[in-house]
Amino acid sequence: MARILTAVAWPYANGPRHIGHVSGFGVPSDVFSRFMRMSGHDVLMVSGTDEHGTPIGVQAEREGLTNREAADKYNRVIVEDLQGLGLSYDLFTRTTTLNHYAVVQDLFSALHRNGYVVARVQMGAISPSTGRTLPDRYIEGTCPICGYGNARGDQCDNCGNQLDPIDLIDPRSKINGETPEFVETEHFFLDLPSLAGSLSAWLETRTDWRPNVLKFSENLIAELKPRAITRDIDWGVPIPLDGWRDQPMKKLYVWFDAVIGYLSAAIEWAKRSGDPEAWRLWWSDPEAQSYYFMGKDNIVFHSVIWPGILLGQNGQGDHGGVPGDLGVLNLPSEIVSSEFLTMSGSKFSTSRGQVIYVGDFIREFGPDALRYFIAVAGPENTDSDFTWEEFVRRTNFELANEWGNLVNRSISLAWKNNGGIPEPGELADVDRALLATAAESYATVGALLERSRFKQAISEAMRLVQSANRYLSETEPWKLKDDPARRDTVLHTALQVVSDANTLLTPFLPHAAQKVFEALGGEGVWAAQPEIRTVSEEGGPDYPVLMGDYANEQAVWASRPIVPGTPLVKPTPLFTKLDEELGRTGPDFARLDA
RNA sequence: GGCGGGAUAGCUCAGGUGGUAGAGCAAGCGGCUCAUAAUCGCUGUGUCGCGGGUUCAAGUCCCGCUCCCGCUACCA
Repeated sequence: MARILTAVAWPYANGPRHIGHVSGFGVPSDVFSRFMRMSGHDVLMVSGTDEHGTPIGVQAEREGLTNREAADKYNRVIVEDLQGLGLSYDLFTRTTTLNHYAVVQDLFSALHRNGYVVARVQMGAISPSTGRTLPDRYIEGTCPICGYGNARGDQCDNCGNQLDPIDLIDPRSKINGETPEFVETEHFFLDLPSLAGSLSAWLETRTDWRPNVLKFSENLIAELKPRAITRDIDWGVPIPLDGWRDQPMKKLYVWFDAVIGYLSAAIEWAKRSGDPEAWRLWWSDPEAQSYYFMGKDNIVFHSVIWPGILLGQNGQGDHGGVPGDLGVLNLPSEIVSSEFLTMSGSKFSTSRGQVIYVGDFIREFGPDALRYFIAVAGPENTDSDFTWEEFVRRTNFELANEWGNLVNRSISLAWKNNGGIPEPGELADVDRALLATAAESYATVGALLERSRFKQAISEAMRLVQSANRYLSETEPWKLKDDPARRDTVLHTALQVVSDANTLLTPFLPHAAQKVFEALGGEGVWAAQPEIRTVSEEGGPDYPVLMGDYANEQAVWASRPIVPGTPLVKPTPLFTKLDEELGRTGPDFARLDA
């Protein structure tokens, strides 16, 4: 048994999340965690909503809300979406908790004490009316190179050159149109160059990482520069230093606080679990493994910057130092990054309405159809495309026909002939062969899941489903009226393999797996689901979190012998088939341009 | 510009450490009828982006080129 931290990227709470988001961090991390739990490992899966920063404020203003109200609103929407998808977080929290603030300040203080945080004056754009930092991407103006009128502050979309916003002609704020002011402002910087040496040395030990992640990270380290970790903004974690703490317009930069969430969420989980020190089992024990799941745009934060922060707080960079109050903390073991999901060939775009929200999707089609699609056709190694036509095909032909119908036909036969799970007689070669295939699948599929090869893993599991369908065609139990002993053996074998296939599919399709488990006469929780619980902190408001009692689920990554005599009832279809018209038109909430 | 990824049957894609190209879908034929008109079997097709090179042998390694995509850090 091993301890495994599943650290899942934190969705940003400035709106509902679309299926591209959950295809990157959500479904893969859950499949992985469920598999690891079933294999007997001690998994801690944490995440939360990322709620600070300028875009929250922009969204809040658009809706006439305060920052806090906007964060509350989208935190809840996202919590409900992820719960609906069945993502089995041990804790899904948020960055606006007192606990998170305390942990972030703790790490900042340790970095500061050890000399990895330095103050510097820089030239930055601020909004004159609010005094807030105006990020480059919220500034537009005329490109000084090509004269294009709508160049962004960081890059000109017309000539492609990278720009400095201060060079723009007639710069203006995209938020409210005012002219940004460029002022000297003092900020803290994370001294990444002084951590580059230890980062390099550490990366050299990551030999099993995907070459592209490793290469990408090594290249970044070669040209690391100090990176700002504070901003002129009133919405964020206060800087825990005298002279800074009380400045209303100085806060820690959102990326810095968000990435610390993996740690703060583990600590919050420990408090809520009743043993406040329990988080150390995943963070302080060098034997514990940590797997970080994210989209490819986030690799740099997890392979370089977050490890840099940890090394600095551990006192393991060029400046040395001593570990912070939390002690020496583990660096990431694995980075599991996904590529991007596109929608009918284009990028998802909220502003152009080219988007499919998770909530809409699962209300209409249920969680497992989406989970299946993402697992089997998601952007695992390369960008992949979502089309309604492909979704309908996968759902109808693969989920409903191959798997759902296998369950249905097997249980139907046994129910009609025996009213329950039949007693097997002597096995024939064909029976043994199928059972052997099923038995071998645990190792095959498991090895793939351990390496986060989800596509291949679910394809292998579905191969067993196909074998079972073939087996029924070959043995034709419906023709064995005159040989009930043989028929019972065949049906028993078929049901056993249905049970095995269901176990193999449980990490991918936990909701359907629970139904199949029950249809085979099982009682109680097979695959546990996350619950929304309302919690609070001393001195703080109530907020919703996702938690779950996963230790009590019965699902185990091993063949579970079915029990002859267990009564069965007439089965109902496992998956509803979709109207093929849907493939051409899309659903009402995401019509293909009609 | 820099870095990275992709380019394989009509379509969607697999093809760690080199050895005469695979799967699913779509199409055709046949079997079966237990099951959500479900299922099972059989039948094709490929200059593996282009041009060189290494090798007995390259989709698989090296060099160059073309096209597509992503990242490029003060975005979250």
